[in-house]
Amino acid sequence: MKYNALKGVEDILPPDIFIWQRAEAIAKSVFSRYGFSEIRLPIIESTDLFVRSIGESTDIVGKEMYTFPDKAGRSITLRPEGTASAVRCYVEHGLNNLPSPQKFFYTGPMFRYERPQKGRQRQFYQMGAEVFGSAHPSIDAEIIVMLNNLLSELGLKEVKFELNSIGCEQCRPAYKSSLTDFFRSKLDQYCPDCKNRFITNPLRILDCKVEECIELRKGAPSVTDHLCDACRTHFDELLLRLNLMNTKYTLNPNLVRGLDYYTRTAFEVTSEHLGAQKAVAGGGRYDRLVKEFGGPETPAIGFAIGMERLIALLKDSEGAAAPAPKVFIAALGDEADRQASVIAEDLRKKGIWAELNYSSASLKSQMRKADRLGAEYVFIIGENELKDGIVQWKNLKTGDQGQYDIKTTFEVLIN
RNA sequence: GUGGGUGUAGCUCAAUGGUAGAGCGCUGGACUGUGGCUCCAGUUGCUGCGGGUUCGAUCCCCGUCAUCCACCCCA
Repeated sequence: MKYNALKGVEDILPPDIFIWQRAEAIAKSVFSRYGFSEIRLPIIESTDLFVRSIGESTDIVGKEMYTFPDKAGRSITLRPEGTASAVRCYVEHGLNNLPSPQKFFYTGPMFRYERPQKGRQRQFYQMGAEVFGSAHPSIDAEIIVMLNNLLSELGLKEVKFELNSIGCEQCRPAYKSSLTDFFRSKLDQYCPDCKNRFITNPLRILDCKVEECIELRKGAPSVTDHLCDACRTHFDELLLRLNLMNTKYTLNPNLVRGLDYYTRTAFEVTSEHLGAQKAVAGGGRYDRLVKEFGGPETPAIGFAIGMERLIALLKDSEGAAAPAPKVFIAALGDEADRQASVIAEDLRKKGIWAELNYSSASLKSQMRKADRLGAEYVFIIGENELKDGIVQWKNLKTGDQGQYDIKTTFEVLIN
């Protein structure tokens, strides 16, 4: 019986895994500089947690969740995103009692039951960051600047940082109704999807890709013109700070985020090199969610990076060099082979990556293997060397060759 | 859930209505103990699966599954 990985899930193996590891290491280093601590969150949660936070009307909740009953009949869901769990964790452990703001990051797989396509799979990895307990625009600015720095430290170029404010519970209802008034007059001329959006989430009509809809919605009221004073001030202060820190962004009044919990600041990082799913990271403020989850009134903001999409971009900008052994030990004959194991062990204890052939073979084929592994040095041990208590060494990059006392083999490697 | 493309060797892909080939890779050799370059030899297939048309299907038809891309939606 031959098994395949399930639809939309994939194995990550060398050489790609080296790009992942590098990206994760850089991200962790950046996060820690900004005072973010890692948290590890469960992959399963109560279904209700996601329904309440993400929103009943969203596609994620409506048709994309991996939901199943556990053995006691509780409804369990494989997390489709990380924020809901982070908020649950914050409230459950009373983290509001620690000095505000609290900053966290997390990484791990998310699950959405969707048709796979380029940049979209059913199990995908996100690296997310969340800040709880500050409504101040300086936090918005900081998290955006951090994301920017992270992406540029990773070596990402040609990404676009789009920014918008979608208002709060004060100003959004009024905006929404002036928007629906605008759409209603010509609703019959919009595409079927947009007619649907009119019911479920009229804001989404603003980023429909159909030509006719783009034409029809010209002159539609813009969120940024309908912000209440508090939201306006918040947004202006954010922009001011981004300018002060030389962070580039593009204002996009049509940027709406799909999840119900977002308020005020919304942003998205996109790339033209990704296919149709071009968002590599997205985030925003969610000032109501903590309270909704039974915590104290706690403003919050966060973002998530889609790791597969990020890696795809890193892959075409630069090939990560696969790590290679420092030394390959070629042995000729049984006794030499035993000695090779001993020497390899000795080197490894000193922190040096040493490889062996693990079976008798001609020197030629052992040399070839060393070369293909990318080893820097080959040590050669045959009967002559054993007799004289030495090893032959050869640097495969330079071709230099020499011999060393068998007891001090590592010395050649230290320089 | 909807639409389109593609399924042949480990990988990338050819081929013809008469039961398959190249390049890469891998193994070995050209030097009885020295890699890379070159040359030589060897190596792998139920041509996704099931059915139909046909004397005969890898090729044509139907179904199915897988995969890719796009829509929807999202990271």
